[in-house]
Amino acid sequence: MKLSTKGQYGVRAMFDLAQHFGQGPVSLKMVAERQDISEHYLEQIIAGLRKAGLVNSIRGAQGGYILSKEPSAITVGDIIRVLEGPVAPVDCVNEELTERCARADQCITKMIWAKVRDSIEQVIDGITLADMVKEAEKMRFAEGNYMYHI
Amino acid sequence: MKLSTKGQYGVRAMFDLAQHFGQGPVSLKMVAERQDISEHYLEQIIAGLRKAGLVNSIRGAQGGYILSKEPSAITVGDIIRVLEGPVAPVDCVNEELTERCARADQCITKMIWAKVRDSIEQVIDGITLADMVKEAEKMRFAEGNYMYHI
DNA sequence: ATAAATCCTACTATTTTAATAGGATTTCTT
DNA sequence: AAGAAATCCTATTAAAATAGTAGGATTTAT
Repeated sequence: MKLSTKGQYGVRAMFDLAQHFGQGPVSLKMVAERQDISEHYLEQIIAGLRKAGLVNSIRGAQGGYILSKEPSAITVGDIIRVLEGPVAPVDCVNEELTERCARADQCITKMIWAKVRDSIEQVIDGITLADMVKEAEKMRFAEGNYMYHI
Repeated sequence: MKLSTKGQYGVRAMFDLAQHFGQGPVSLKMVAERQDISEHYLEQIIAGLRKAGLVNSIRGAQGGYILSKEPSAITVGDIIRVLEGPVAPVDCVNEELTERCARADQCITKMIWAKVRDSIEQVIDGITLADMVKEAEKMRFAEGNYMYHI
């Protein structure tokens, strides 16, 4: 029941882009540094996100990446589906597979995995990059207050 | 975001035992046949469940496995945790790891994975083997009705 | 005695994961 | 025009996890 680093890194990278949305293109080098991720590996990850249309790229010096939509229009689910494939704990509840589970009629467990899938989707489709940025600002504020009072 | 076959098979095997609860020990051979799982592989899986105290075994001819508790006292979550480890999409929300995420203070994504984890747990800890057996009986009834009307 | 079962350790092929390597191309800046 | 800073692209690889297999030792009902 694990998310690979690809999904984790992807969400963190997109979050980073969201935090700098409206400030022009952000280079991978900066993202990789701030998020402590291998730049080369991040390249592959963001390539997927670009092909899926979640980010736009600008080549050449002073180039970089920009979210293709407003942070409020991109959810964590969008990112995870691109990098990890459809959310389905097991294949027989994968809605993209047309062939049915061979033993579907007796597959009572199928209902369970469907419920797990639905609950995961409800969470990740309900959180946008804008939500994350907002939350991070709240945290930073709380931190600042704390420091001040020491 | 996948569950390995170990977890899937384990739940199906336990479900099988639940369906025959009260009828004496059930051999792996029967479970493997009915659930269409390699008997040898199932052996390894059930060994984990036995060591965790979820099933009791009876050796020798006419032996087999019996749930250690009533089906209503065993949840899907119990089974999955034994076979797949703690439910945590990423390590920094794994409550069993005492060491904290190195960049926890800026780890806004941590909150997301925690929410995902919680929603998964709410589902799998809320379903008992007894629920599954009941549901399967309902399905069988519906199926029978359907056949009758053809 | 035999057969049916659990128990146990080790091995292995395949796939996935998580990168690394090495360059080709594009574009801004000077 | 040169150089630097970036994206883009393909291939390779080491390590781990996955999904089993193999082969027997032990226990117990019949």
